[in-house]
Amino acid sequence: MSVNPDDDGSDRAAPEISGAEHAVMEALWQRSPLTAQEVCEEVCGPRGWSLATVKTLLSRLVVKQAVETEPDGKRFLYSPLMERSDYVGTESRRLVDRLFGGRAAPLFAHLAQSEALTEDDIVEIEALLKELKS
Amino acid sequence: MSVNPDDDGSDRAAPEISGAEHAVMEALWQRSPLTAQEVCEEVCGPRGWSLATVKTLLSRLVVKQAVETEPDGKRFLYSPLMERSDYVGTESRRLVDRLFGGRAAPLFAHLAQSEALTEDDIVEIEALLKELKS
DNA sequence: CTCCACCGTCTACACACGTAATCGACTACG
DNA sequence: CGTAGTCGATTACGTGTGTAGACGGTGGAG
Repeated sequence: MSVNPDDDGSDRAAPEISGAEHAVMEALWQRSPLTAQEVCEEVCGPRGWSLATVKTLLSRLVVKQAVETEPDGKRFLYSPLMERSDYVGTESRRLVDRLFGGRAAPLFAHLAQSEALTEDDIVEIEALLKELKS
Repeated sequence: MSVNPDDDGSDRAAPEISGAEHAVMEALWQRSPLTAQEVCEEVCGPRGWSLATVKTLLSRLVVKQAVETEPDGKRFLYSPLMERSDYVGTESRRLVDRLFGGRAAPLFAHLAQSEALTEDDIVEIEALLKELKS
């Protein structure tokens, strides 16, 4: 890893992924590598995009070093470079920081109050809590 | 309430508040009504903004109907029109939907794994859980 | 060998955002 | 009564984003 001498060592703080780009990332996180065509098959329908749009988003993501390309004959295969868990992590943290002063409990309280918690959620969380305490 | 005949009745799905605008909203949620000057005193320092910037943000928020103005002599007093809890709610929901398929448990699991949960958080959440089950 | 289909790249363009200077009105001080 | 300061409104401008068409190369069908 880190074979690339261009890498300036600054641990480039997770490139910012925009909303539309995120949809593309999700497709790649689900299955990869994919061609632009295949990504489009995943996301163009739901979002009403054209293939051209997906191509643009993919290039932007390549520039941001969020996905990498691998030549396959005359076309490219795209794979995520960023881990989904990293993305999810920074996004969650950002929200908790901005809205709940960095504390997770108020977020939880809010979800509870707004009835965003299902029975299953509660059971699952209880299990997690038990595990945390061990 | 709802004195305004311009109101078309469509329950305008919570105006989108941008990052910079959010900082202004926080100031107003903390204390209101405030003059532009006062808002600036709250946020200009930390964010390195000029008064002009705050004024722009306030106008935009007024247009978005996220804050309202009340004349006070020659200037305006600004107050939030949107409830903070509503904002927090939609933002949280948006995140949970986008990143965790709408389920709160995975979010919680993620926070737990990434050590974003303090001892206090855990205790608090346990208490909340107990309350939920009653 | 030619030509078409398809690929990635380049270019485009409107709108949102962050950030701020400038302007016209008004008030308060001198 | 004029002038300086202050206020909101208007205008500005670079960048990011959503969305997509146009362009140039090339491999495969005929």
